[in-house]
Amino acid sequence: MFNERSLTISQECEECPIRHRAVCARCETDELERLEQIKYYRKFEAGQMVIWSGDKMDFVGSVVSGIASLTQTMEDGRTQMVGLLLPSDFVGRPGRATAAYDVVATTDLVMCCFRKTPFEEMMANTPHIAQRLLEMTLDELDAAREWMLVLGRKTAREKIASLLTIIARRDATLHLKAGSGIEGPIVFDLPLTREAMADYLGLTLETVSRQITALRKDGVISLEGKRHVTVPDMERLMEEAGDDSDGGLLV
Amino acid sequence: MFNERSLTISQECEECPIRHRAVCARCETDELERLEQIKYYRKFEAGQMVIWSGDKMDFVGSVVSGIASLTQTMEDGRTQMVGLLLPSDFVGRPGRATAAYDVVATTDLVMCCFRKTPFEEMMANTPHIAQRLLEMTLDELDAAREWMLVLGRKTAREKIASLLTIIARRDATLHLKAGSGIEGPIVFDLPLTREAMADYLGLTLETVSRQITALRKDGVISLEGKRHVTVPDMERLMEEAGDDSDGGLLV
DNA sequence: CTGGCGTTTTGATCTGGGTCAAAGCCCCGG
DNA sequence: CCGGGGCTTTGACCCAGATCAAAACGCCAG
Repeated sequence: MFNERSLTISQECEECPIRHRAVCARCETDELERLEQIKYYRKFEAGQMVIWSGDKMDFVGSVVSGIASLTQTMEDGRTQMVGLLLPSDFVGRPGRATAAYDVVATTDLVMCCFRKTPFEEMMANTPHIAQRLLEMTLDELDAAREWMLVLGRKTAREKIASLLTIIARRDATLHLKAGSGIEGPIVFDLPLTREAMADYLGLTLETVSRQITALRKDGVISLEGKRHVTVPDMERLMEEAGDDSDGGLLV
Repeated sequence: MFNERSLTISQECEECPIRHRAVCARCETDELERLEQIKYYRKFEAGQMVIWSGDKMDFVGSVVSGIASLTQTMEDGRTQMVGLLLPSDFVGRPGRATAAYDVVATTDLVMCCFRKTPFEEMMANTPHIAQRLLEMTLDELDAAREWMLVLGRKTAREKIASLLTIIARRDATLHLKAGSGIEGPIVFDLPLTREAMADYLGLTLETVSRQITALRKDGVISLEGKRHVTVPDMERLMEEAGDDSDGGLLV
């Protein structure tokens, strides 16, 4: 799910937000200009709603910086996160009028948006945009299926280890310019509260807290403050996650 | 996830299997002819493997009749179903060389396949195929996210009711030609063993059995034999599923 | 009709993670 | 420096669903 493609493209996309994975990896300059004309930015503070499930959604876009999450909520308040949107991820569905999920800014967030109608028109005329979007959606589908295994069959400890692994990988993919390898300790900041982690993993926040403590006591990770994580041995963490070996950075 | 689109298209696709949702909803006749040239059929018996995770996968295709399932298995044998492929559903991923999941024929199964390379070439030249595939993939992604809520937050009873609801809906969508409505009792056959249901829902087969018994005792469903299900009141079943009201047949 | 095998049900018991409750920690504003 | 509110941790207890075990139900082959 984090394959060489995302790496390549994030490298192509340093400057212009509309070159983010979403649409532009193969755009010609005239297409880029057309996109420039219909794009605009939106900023959100941590905790703000980007859109409510069921609301009219007249834009699509991609995350420029920060983190957003997609969540579903049942009438009695049980909530499940169903997507974690990191920089370069795409939001919104061409061809659908209303939002299917709540979208929340988990941290301060900047999005690059396109009004839906012009974007759809452009998509109709520019075949590779649909192709690119298809690739991205297939990646997301794979990620979702990976999560179904986590949610359905893993223990609390494995769930936490899985989440840490994913965040570490995404973080690595964003930060490493060249192939700085998987060796040595890995360090990153948790962008999620315990509650958000619980919502992602189908656990309670108490269980999340207990399992993080347990992983710390067992030396799998160490913490500075509540959020700053060091993973001395990534292999070990991935074993704890029950992950199908293979490492997977750039598979 | 079961919207008017799938209904419309299944209506367009009565005769030719390659017109199944996958690729042909908007094909011109010359495109259909080209597709005819590269398609072939494969048949499987119930229980047979279609492909193993990690194997080279040189085709894509769609289910013509029967049911296939996508599953993931951990080293210690825990397995999670991550996709249930009913007639008209698409299998395989353009642009990927190896299968990411085990694909198993859950019942006797007929698939209509295309060798991957010619199909990809055709996709490159025929923009609406990518667009169509994008729509389908987005539908699947929505279904996957719905399942994440089921797996992460629902009780065993709600899980069973959710699965029954989905099967009933899909079955209705396949069978009803016109809008035969949601009124009256709904009858269908369970295409899955208790074990397969358990794998779908992240439960054990014993729990599945117990919960089905409980739903029967409470009059939510009734059974003839082990597999033939009657739902006297669909509304009631959906309440049990904890579903966000709205009915959803044709939403 | 009988035996055997795969599926399903039912029972008894155990336990991982949920629930409820109470501190502890940390940062920010006054 | 103090107080308050949002996170986070920790503890005590409980229960939904897992696990282990055995019986019942088809159903087909002989």
